[in-house]
Amino acid sequence: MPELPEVETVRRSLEGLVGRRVVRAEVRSPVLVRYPALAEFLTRVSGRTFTALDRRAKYLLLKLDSGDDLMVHLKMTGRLLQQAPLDPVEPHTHIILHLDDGSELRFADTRKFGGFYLIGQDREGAPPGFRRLGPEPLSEEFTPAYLRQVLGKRKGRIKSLLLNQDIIAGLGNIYADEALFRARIHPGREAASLTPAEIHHMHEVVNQVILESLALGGTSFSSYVDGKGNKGHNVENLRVYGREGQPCVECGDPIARIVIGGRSAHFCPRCQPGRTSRRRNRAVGSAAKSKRAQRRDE
DNA sequence: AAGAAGTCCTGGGCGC
DNA sequence: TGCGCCCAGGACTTCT
Repeated sequence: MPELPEVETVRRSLEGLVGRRVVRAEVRSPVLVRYPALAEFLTRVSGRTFTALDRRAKYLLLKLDSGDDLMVHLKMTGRLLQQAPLDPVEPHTHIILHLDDGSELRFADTRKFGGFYLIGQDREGAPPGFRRLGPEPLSEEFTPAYLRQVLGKRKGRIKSLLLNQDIIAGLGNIYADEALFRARIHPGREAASLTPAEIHHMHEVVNQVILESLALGGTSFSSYVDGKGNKGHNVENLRVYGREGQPCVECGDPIARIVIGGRSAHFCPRCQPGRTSRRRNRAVGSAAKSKRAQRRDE
């Protein structure tokens, strides 16, 4: 699941694209060209040269000499790879940009959640959330004071708010869980209940988990690889995500998983104690399954 | 306004 | 062995 560190790693691995010209765009799955319409997309991309590679939150911005940005979101399973024509084309390859040095920039995405947007200076056609993105971890705007201000009165659960891109841009499920573990904060806590000290700690560990993952080339949990096909090594660094039932690295108790806001939240019940109201924290397992079965029967 | 829930998508895992 | 259901989750839309 590419989050900020993974997308930044892809960006760095593709910097060789700068100066390359798109000779031809081959779109096998038109739906993945999210904006503009396919014909216009092809016209505006063909013949253009990449001038820089940028990133905003989880969006990759491939800048073109026309002034347009080719915006790519990998979502869950997207991969952007620069490969030689003879390299085997992996399954689920939906878009191929043929470049002037003979190489190909290929976009593959098993679940087709990701996509391309070609955006002009006016930003028309950009996804609605793009304009609302909040500050990123490691940025100057991301400060303890900012977090206090933005979380101070929110009734939502801290886990959900960490995933809200309007509040912090670039965090996803993995790093939200990892940061909460390090801050020793239960994912189901109401944001407004966090003390100033806890928010300060939260700020510090958010930066920490992102920085550590960047140093390791990101987390290759399922399908993520960088632009050269290399996996990241941050999986070994994960303390709670994907470790349900395994012993906590701090206390040895089993890591638990609950659902918050429709997303799994991994945490250590002993190291991250919370006012675990059973009403709010729906356990994953037989109870949830029987509830689903009940819904089906109705 | 804000929070919660539903939606898209499909390979892999699991139960029967 | 094989069928079919469930699950993963980023960010959107819809409902409350």
